[in-house]
Amino acid sequence: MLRISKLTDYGTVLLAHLAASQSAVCSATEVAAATGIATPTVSKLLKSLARSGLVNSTRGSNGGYQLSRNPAEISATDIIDALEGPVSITECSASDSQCEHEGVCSVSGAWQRVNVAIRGALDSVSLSDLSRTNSPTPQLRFAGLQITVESKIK
Amino acid sequence: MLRISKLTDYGTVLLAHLAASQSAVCSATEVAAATGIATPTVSKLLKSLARSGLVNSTRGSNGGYQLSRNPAEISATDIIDALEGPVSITECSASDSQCEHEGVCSVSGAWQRVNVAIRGALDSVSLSDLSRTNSPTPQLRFAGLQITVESKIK
DNA sequence: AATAAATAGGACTAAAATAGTCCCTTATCG
DNA sequence: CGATAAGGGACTATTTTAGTCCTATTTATT
Repeated sequence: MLRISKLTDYGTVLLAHLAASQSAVCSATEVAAATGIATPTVSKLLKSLARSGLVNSTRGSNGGYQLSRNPAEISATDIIDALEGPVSITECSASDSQCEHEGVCSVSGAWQRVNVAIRGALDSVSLSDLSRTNSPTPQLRFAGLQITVESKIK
Repeated sequence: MLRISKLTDYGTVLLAHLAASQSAVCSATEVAAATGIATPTVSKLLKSLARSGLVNSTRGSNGGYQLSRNPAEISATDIIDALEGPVSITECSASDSQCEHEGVCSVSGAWQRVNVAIRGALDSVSLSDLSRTNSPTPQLRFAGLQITVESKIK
């Protein structure tokens, strides 16, 4: 658990494909064929990625999508934010939340800190890291602890 | 997004209450009254926490629940694992998953690394950190980046 | 021994989030 | 003008999450 949604996962695959296509314009149909994800789904995701500015779109015949910036400048946070809204580990860590328990709640502070820690981890991973199959394992230090980082996708 | 479930959130509040009760046995009813969470929900959560070994239960009259170990030795990962199963950021980073795209998938490796990074962040936060309202903000270093950590709960 | 206070386990329902499809509109190229 | 694409949104189905409730079992107390 504590998982990104399937669609976000797909989205990353789509972006990785666009990154690999070296700024050539790709249509949704093309991307669908290349990635094996159903066309309507790809279409939906690319529209949504376009709205949030991660990809640029060209309409009309010969149109399609391309990354709006360098893969190294697109972070995992950007992708998650674009497809599922801002990362926040609990309901009340979202900015618009109104928590009924806020008065009584003794644990809010720390979850917030955890949340930012996770954002930090996600910020430091870029689309180019995500696409590169054998990138070096990043090192994580949290509260003095030394952790080695690894990971797998659907 | 990228959020723990409400129930896990509640579970943390329950555990924090038990931690504050200094090893006294607390009944579900008592905990519900103290935390303001509905009794059936509290009951369900405590049962589940007992099954996963984070709390010990005593049946019969005067029975109830207490932490099975020191709050400093219960990590955020333990809590999440207990209430929503192992942390894994994507479906295929779960051990039992069989991903149809595995052959084609170019991004699996990095998500795995991100996943472990997040686990690391969660591992290093204990129940005592979560209960302490004003604990010092932990420092996170990830891939050379310096991050300050903050957070809020429902 | 009877009673009351608890947990154990699971069935069940309701609500919400997610995933996925489809249709119609708009823009652009040839 | 026709074909090809994206834009936008409605809609449905599925799955997950949240929450309640019932029955059985265990144990202390009187």
